[in-house]
Amino acid sequence: MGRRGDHSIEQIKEMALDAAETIVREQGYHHLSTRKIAKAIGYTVGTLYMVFENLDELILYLNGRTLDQLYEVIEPLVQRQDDPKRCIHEMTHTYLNFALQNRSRWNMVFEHRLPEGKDVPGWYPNKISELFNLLETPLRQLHQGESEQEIALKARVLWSSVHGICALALTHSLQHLGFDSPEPMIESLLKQNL
Amino acid sequence: MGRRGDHSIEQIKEMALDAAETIVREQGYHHLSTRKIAKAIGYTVGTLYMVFENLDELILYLNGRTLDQLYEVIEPLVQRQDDPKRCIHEMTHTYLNFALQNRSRWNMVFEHRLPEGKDVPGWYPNKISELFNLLETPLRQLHQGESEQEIALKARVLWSSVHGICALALTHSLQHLGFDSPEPMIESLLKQNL
DNA sequence: CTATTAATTAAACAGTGTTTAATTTAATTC
DNA sequence: GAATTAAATTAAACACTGTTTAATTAATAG
Repeated sequence: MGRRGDHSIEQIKEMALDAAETIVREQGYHHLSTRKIAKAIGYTVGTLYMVFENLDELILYLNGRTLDQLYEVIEPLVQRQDDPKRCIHEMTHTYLNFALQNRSRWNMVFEHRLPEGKDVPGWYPNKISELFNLLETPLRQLHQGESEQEIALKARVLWSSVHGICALALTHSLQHLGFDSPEPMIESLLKQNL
Repeated sequence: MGRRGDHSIEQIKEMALDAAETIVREQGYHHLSTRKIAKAIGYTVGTLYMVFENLDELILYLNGRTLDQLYEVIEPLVQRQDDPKRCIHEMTHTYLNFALQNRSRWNMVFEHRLPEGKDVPGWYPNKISELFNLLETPLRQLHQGESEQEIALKARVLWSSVHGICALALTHSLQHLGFDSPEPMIESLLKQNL
């Protein structure tokens, strides 16, 4: 059985994801297309469909990468076990910075939707869960004696709140009366909650 | 100068928005198209472009309607001046219910993005601001003596947090370990903040 | 060296938003 | 009332999109 040895499937997969990442970074989510990706890696769309089920799956993997990168910049902050409040402040600040500096890709993570009916493979919400879990360590220190369920809930509520502030602040929604910057909003949130 | 008297521009505008609303409600945001709208109102795409600048503008008006409807179900709750905490609980609960019962349209409000560079007309963030403002009345009662700036900030932080919880809970992000339901998360948020 | 089999492509399909030129239709002017 | 004029409306085109198909290329197996 003859296969063309230029690149392995794994290689093409990575090349495609790299190319897609660049396109999204430079042109934004809505300018991403299969033909652009294919052209960038020197193949045709057909090859893309050998490696990915469809564009949605490709984007899912790309978003997985973004979540991984976010994890990698936030995870090290958990080590600072001395001051949990400071730790949480740094985590939210890092999250915000990541969102700002990787705006297109971060947007894509939350804008992209699978067609009705299709739902995401298990590893995807797992990545998000792991991100949520990072908040549990400092929160456990802060609310000692509370159940793990309660800690997990608090972590998810806090992350979601920070996310909500970022999401609204970074889009059209809040450019009004000096509330366009998310930082003071997050400060206000943390002051109330910690 | 001769115009065809079947419908006025205003009428066509409304018919188009009605039709679009139905399509989004029944088929979802991503199945909305100019040709479908045109067909539904018995006209051609060209007519649509006489009345709207483009599809983005049409969607913007449609989202404006959705925001108006949300305002109309939340505004009456502000009247209950006796118990601000209860008032806020009811407002968030109503928000959540609205999001659940008008999922496609509510999604569209937050999924739709104008092309880079183009930004929304002033009346749009105004509508969002008015929605935020509804929270200020009960919050003012709750935090007496604080500056108007502080109240406004708190209102925006609270709304954004509730939105973040809704947004993550209603999409692929949290279907995990019993956190798929936003209600207990919002309860937790309010317990901490009020 | 031929047959097989898989990788790759070119082309097609059905859809999209938008623009253009052509065509109706109605009101205005002579 | 008929000819003119201008606006409303359409049909068709353009340049895209994601995806599928059949054809082609290249490498391996016998």
